[in-house]
Amino acid sequence: MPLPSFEHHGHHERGGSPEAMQGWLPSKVPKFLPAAKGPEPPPPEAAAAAATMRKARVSVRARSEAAMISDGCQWRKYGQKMAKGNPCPRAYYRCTMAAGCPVRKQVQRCAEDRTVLITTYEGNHNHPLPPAAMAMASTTAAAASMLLSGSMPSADGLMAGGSNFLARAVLPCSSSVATISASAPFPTVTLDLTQTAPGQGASPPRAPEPAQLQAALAEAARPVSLPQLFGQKLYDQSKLSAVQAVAGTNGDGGAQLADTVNAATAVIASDPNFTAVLAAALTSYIGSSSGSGSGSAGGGATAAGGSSGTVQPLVSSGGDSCSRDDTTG
DNA sequence: CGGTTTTGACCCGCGC
DNA sequence: GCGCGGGTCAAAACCG
Repeated sequence: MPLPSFEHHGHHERGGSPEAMQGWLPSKVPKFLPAAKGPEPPPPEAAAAAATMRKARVSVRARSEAAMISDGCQWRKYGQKMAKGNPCPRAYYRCTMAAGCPVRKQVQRCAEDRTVLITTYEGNHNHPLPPAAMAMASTTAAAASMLLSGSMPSADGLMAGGSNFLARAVLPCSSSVATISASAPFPTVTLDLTQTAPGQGASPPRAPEPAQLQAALAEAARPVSLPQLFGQKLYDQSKLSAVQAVAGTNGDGGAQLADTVNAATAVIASDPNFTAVLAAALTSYIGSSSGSGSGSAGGGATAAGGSSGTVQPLVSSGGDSCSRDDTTG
């Protein structure tokens, strides 16, 4: 590989080079300790890819006794900090399944409810996930597409225009609630699976928070263009499925949509661990959609598992079309 | 002996 | 300019 001759970077390399950050997010990926060692640790590609996909973030809230949700991937804790208003510390994990896997995960418990574990995923996996994870992810991919498309009817899809919420979609199953917020520089999908009533009576089967629903309904009246945010460019199968389902909402198409979402929700409710995978899928999905600029075949979505008729946006290693910033001589 | 967790220090953006 | 808060690294400690 073209090893750039370290030309006396000095500490300036660390936080300096403000011009370099103009392209991507400031203080996130391209951060390294002072030039104490490591002249040029990470290749520009990894950084660029990470920066590209960095726009996606998925937060999943589920009840878990364990300190961390096991999604089949290997994670290494690289930090822990105390949240300002939370007695519970926030843990930072990194995917160690692959050498250059930029996926990061934040785990924190709800300040009020210790039983609720908030897991935030960021980035896409550089490597194919386990078959099981793939299957589940693919299943949810459809649901994700629908959420992203935001074309669902007002009854099923609620658009909330809060200060932070750009759009809100509630699954017909009423078991899971997905929120899409765009206030941040990057789209963030939040899945509230804490209210998922397994039907065992552990939690009230009724709506989680009526207040939110009401607010959502109130805002649902105003039309919000969600697709434009993510780039109206969704994945083939997912898009097709979603579009078809939505388009045919009036007719029997609704059934399909409901069915798809139902299945996904069922899976989610069935296994809390799955939430992690779902999050990964969503993250990858959004990241690819938003990251894919003009270009054909942008994006990933490479079939690694071999599922028929399903999309696996989990694996996305492309994105080289983007101009590298390593030049600048 | 290797990998992971723990823990302090550091960096950086932001607000005052 | 300084302080605050969030995020990351990295050396040591720990465990298998």
